[in-house]
Amino acid sequence: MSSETKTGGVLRALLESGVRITAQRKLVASIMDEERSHPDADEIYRRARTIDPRISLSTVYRTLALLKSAGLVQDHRFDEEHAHFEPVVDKPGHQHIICRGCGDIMEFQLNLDAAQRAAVEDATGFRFVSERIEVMGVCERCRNEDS
Amino acid sequence: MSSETKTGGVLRALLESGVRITAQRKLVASIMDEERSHPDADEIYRRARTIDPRISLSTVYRTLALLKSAGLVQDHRFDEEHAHFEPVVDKPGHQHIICRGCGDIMEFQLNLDAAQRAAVEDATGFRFVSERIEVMGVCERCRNEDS
DNA sequence: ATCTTTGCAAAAACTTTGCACCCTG
DNA sequence: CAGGGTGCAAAGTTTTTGCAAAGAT
Repeated sequence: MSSETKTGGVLRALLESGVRITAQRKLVASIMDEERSHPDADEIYRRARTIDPRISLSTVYRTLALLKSAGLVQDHRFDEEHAHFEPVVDKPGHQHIICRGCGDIMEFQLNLDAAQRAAVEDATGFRFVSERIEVMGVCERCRNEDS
Repeated sequence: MSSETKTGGVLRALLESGVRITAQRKLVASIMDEERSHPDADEIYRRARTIDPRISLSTVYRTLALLKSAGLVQDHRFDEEHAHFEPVVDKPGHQHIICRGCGDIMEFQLNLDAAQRAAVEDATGFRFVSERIEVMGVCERCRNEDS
């Protein structure tokens, strides 16, 4: 079910998780549910403030940590100095492509195939657990704008 | 020669690059040349101090930035809060696998194949530029130790 | 009522910067 | 000797933590 619903369930899962429910936690969870972009903590904080101007950045961080340990959100560093957050997507092979021009992030699905996994295991002696593929690219808009 | 020498050329390339040569820059470059691990700035700093106890952490950062902009070293965040550095390896498809148990990092070579690149372009509308593949795994030692 | 969560401010971790002095070229 | 590089300390970023007040169950 809900095969095209991206998630929409961070808030619902939070409510069902048994943790104490507060307005701030519901707010952060609902922001994550609306997310199509991959906001960083400060962006989530700014969005939250438009609804509850008294929420603090610490609470945003604490709630994101809570949601993360509950497996409801993930963070990514994208080789930058700060983290970006997104709701956990149940689809396997959920990867990211980042535009070199404008930094826009888009998602796509891809996994290494069995032969590639085996090659990694053979080459390293490690057991393969999971992969994260981060692609650098150029989005259509940037392709048309510069050069 | 040096088919297993990873790079060895950071210092040499630095000397040939035309920038001002200082003892500190040579030291940091030579540390990067000896690297088999993927040290963070503090680890590089600590190694440098064993040779020149008066070198400063700022200089290590400044030199790493210099080497990076010269294309001689790369940094990676590995989804942690701080950067790890390594000499640039000219081999394409130079990727990393990180042990879930001990954090050990190993390298392997892999690129997405043409069909996978095309699939990414089709799905996103972005032009493919490059990929970074980060694999989570379990190294042999950790596999034997726990569980 | 109790025990957790919040907000604030301070600290911590990592990295960058200002400035006077030093060294390379 | 001139101009850039270094060391030190201070400031900047991003994230975490201590504590008293506020809130949830």
